[in-house]
Amino acid sequence: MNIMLMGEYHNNLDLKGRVVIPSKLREVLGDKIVLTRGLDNSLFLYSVATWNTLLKKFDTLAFTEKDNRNFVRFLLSGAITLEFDKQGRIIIPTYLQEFASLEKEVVIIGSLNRVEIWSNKNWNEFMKDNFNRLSEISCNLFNSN
Amino acid sequence: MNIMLMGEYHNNLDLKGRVVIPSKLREVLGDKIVLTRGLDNSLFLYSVATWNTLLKKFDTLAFTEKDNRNFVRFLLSGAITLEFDKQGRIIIPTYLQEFASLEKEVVIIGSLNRVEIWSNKNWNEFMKDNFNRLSEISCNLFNSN
DNA sequence: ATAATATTCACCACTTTTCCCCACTAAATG
DNA sequence: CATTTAGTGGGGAAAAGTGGTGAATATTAT
Repeated sequence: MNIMLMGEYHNNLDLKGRVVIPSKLREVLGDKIVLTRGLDNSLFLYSVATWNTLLKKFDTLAFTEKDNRNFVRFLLSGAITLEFDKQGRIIIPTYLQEFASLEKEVVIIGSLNRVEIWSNKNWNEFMKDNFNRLSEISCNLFNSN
Repeated sequence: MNIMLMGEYHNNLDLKGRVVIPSKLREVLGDKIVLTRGLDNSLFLYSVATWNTLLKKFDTLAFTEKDNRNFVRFLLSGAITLEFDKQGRIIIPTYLQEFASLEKEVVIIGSLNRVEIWSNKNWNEFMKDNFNRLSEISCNLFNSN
């Protein structure tokens, strides 16, 4: 296990579409990153290294499978490579802001090998909808040793 | 069994979100620790070693599976690695304070391989609600060898 | 093609938060 | 009673985050 992204952060998207990616996540991600449409109405942010290994995996998928083809299309069409500005911010293009319904307050979470960017509203709903079931699952994990 | 955490302690959360973790628990936990959302509205505190063994269990999960994705997201977004300051305190991020409804007085308990942090109110309620039932359970435990 | 307008991006200034340190009090130890 | 250890609180330097300005680039209109 080489990459470990964790934590929940609440930052602001400014009028120019910029957000600070928390420094603790930046340290892990490195300078060059890839932002793309994610699942569950969020945006996914990968280090280039992780992104490249993902690409390799996609390469092995059978393109005759319609689902695979669509999934890869989904992920790649929205993807852009970015760098941080001097203050540790990235600029989120309008089409991705709209995709994730981002408003001023956004939630940035670490999730193993990627960072996810959520609108505050969607994140709260996600937690509300899934909390009970997920705590049950984690209950098993925590207790079985 | 290598880790054995025990005891109940009542400490204060100060205005900066800091709590002292009792020194007896610190000795067992080691320097580097992981704090995360726990069960029953409490927070769980693990040594990195213990945390890593937990992580190994779901590192292999595929992110295309919705359940896996949600679960990893839930667990890791709540987690943060911490170190103690010179006085043996940790800083609890706002979102975790809110999660556990922490107010000034918090209850810190050792529970086998983890430390749990409770709000005083929730802890008292938990004890009140469960005491009778628990005495029955433990009765069985003590007798069966 | 040139001027006018808009967009992008690097940089600067400010505010807020975090973190490290010190000082004090309370409790435990000998 | 003196000395050490644990816990509490706060000040201040440094880092992180926020918002804006203006130059450079691109876009559009004339």
